[in-house]
Amino acid sequence: MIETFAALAEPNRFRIVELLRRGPRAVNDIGERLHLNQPQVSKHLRVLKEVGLVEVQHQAQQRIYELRARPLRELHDWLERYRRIWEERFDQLDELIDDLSTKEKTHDDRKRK
Amino acid sequence: MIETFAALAEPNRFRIVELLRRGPRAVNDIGERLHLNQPQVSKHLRVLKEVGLVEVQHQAQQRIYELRARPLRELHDWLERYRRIWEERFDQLDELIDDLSTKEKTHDDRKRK
DNA sequence: CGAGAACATGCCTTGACAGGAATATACGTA
DNA sequence: TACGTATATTCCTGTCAAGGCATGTTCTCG
Repeated sequence: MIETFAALAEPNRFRIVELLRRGPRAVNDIGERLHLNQPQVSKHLRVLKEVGLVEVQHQAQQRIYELRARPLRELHDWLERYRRIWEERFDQLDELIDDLSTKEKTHDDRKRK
Repeated sequence: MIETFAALAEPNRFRIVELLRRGPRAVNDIGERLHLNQPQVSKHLRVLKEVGLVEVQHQAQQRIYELRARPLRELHDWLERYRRIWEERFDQLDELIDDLSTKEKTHDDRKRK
């Protein structure tokens, strides 16, 4: 989980993932589209592969990289446990908080700041 | 988005978020439960706050930190765009890949570049 | 007003990691 | 087999961020 976050936290890696969402691509192809030089792409793909976000298939001298489901699904499952939180209407939540703080404050009214 | 990933990629920060899922907590409280010293907790909370993952409410000298919805919802929305991918049965996907590579290989009969 | 509690911030050191350049490796083909 | 293409790996360097420690700040209460 943390590994997945770390992998996606790097901007260029994130862009690669976004690109691969539209389908499998070869290394050079990725490099050209994202204006990255080849070694960088290979390195980033390595990291992505280590956390299972992509997988390779050899095709002649080319390596076709493709997104894989597992880490994304794990991410989704993890996020589900927070659904209760991220589904709240936030203005409503804001009110609640304001409520709480003012309530606390007026509750012990000794002197104003 | 990337900021959120970066924030969650740090192990102790991740633990803090997991803890806060069960409800708001004060700084010292968090430190004790996670065996972190106070400055660390404060620093991590700062990062989490900067990306909007938590919000504070003052309560006497205490600072109560609480998870917020927005980044989590953004994460969810982002992930939705990958649903097509992470919902696939993966053994099925494996077959597809094997299929493709052999197929490409057998009728790739072009001569020049 | 002074002290203590609960946090925040600053400085320093160290480790991890991204980028660049050069080089190594795998594969297909003439 | 030799060579070109596509990709991987290595080495180096600079940057940035986490941890530890010390100190600053805010708030409350006697």
